[in-house]
Amino acid sequence: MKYPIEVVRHSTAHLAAAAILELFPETKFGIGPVIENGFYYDFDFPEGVTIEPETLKKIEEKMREMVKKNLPLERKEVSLDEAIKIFQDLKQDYKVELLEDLKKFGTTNAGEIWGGEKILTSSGHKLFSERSPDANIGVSSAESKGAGGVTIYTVGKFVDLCRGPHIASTKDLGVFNLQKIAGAYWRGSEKNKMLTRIYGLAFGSEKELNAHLKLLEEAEKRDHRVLGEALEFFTISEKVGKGLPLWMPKGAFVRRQIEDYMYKKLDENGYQHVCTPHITKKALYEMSGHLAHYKEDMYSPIDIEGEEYYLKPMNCPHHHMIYKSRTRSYRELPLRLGEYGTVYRFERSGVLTGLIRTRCFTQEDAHIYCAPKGLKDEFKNVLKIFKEVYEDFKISDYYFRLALPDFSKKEKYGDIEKRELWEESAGQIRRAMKEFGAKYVEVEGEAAFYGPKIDAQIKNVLGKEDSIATVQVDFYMPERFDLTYTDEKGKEKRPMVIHRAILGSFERFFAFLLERTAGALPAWLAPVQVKLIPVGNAHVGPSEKLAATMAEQGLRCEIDSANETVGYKIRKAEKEKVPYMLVIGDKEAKGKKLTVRARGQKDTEEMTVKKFVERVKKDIEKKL
RNA sequence: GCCAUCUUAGCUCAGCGGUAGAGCAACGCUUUUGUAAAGCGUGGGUCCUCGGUUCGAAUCCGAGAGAUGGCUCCA
Repeated sequence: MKYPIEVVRHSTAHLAAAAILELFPETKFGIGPVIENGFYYDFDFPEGVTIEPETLKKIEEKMREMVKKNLPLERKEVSLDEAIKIFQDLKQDYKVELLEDLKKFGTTNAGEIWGGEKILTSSGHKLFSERSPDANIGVSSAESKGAGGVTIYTVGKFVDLCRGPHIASTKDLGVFNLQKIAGAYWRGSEKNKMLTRIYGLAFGSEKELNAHLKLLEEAEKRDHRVLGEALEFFTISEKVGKGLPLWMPKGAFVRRQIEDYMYKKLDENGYQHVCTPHITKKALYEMSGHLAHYKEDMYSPIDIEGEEYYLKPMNCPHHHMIYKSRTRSYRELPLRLGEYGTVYRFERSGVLTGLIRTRCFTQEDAHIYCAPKGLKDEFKNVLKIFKEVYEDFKISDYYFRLALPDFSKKEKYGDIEKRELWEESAGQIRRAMKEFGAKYVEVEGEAAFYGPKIDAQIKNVLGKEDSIATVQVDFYMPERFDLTYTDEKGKEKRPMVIHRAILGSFERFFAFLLERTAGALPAWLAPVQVKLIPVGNAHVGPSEKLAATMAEQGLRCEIDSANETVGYKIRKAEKEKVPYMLVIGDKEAKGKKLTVRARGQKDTEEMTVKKFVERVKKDIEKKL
């Protein structure tokens, strides 16, 4: 009988747990859901047991042994109280805790069971972020609400609380392997004990598993940290400090290209750019409320002549001070202030990754001050720029997450007196998104403390989701900073603020760009667009002349005059991901035509210098 | 920050109690090259750091730093 792959994966998770129970009988079990490509299971191993990569092999062996035995997976329906008794007898504390919560809350909605808090979604970094853990708790609402019962599954000695369905016998399992070991907090809360999570892959066939392993291998080659080093884009020095990348000449060049592109785009859309300092007096962050909300994530203050100064963690307060520098008229709105603002945030050591999470980074930031009734249109304008920019960077598979507040989180969202404003602005965002035709989902409890936001979600090469950009509405700051404008009737009015970062930060955006292109940046961004490869010393001179001609046309050329073979230089240029390679020898000297090799393509093409220059220019223009 | 693993030349890695190795890169010489690696040679290392065990530590033990994969977090 053929089972859906999810069922097979879930049953494999049970088998892994069963094998672990055989090997380490004292183990306590957390939960073990299906995830993309496989499953994981959280275990609390007995004291003294550490799971090493070697142990994984042993567990796998045990699993295979059990598969051979054709063990049945038996389903049983029991009442809640019976279930609690069963797991108490088995000393499975975590399962008992789940069941008792289930009993207390009277529902099987995982979100509600989960510490009594609603979890509609989880952070964008997780695989399968939308999948709530309730699949593993194993009770369907109908079952539990009606009869107060749950289902349990048994395989070998291992009994688990599980909704199922499962395969009938271990012989129906597919291919699997235990992939990696990680730590994970029980119920996802750092206040709880950290359990050992074992990740496994499970597929229907050997072929699918191998294909997936191959994909992982490919993805590793596209890792922006590997490419960044190989292509000399950036480096991170232990002496400088973790999370503090150094942009090397080539990386800085690409960044400048992106910056210039964005300046132009923003100029066209009525933005004005500003520059603000990197340290600021404490009072400004008290005024903004950031100190109250984010002190933990800011660096310790610096004492300057007896006064406390902070490294700036965001640009908003500075922009607000620019707004406030004089009275503003309704005629000036919407006022769009942009800045490539470098900010410093105390990211915990464990979260730093290459250019994706750093402690110092530069946001492509802007704040738009507009009349409340103009919010929707401004929002649409941001979406428009967003679309154009992402099209130019050939990024199409993104979507937005509309983050709304969860008023039960009082410490974050404060009192609910602003509820109307929240709802009104969320409504305007929603309308803007709908009218613009943007793809989005809504999530509760993830809004900033000052207003709803949309995050652009993008997938990395491994399919892992990350936020790349953000647009946020803010109705707290205008009040805190007492921002005003004079309306048509001469009355003082409160503007609304939109924070927006279309590229997010240059660091993160560049990291994604590298991964997507595998380092083969489009011609308009490539630090070197054309590599000239002279055949022997005799052709170095003519190559220089040709390079000069092309440079006049605005092309970025480099000559490889090293004492090496043509093959070697081609290989080198390919590894450097240069878009075009020109071998210059006798043939070119005589025939007046260039032999053009495009990056990644074995076949060459002959064309005149004029035609070649046109072609590269066209690439640049079309951003190919 | 937490759990696990890792750290040897610029890079990728071998060595795993007897005092340091390879390939690539760099540099020099020879060769003057036709589309993904020419040949020979040279230099390069507090084996992450600090303690401990030992006659002797890159190797074993402890602490710290950094990296990787997860978890929590991300204005």
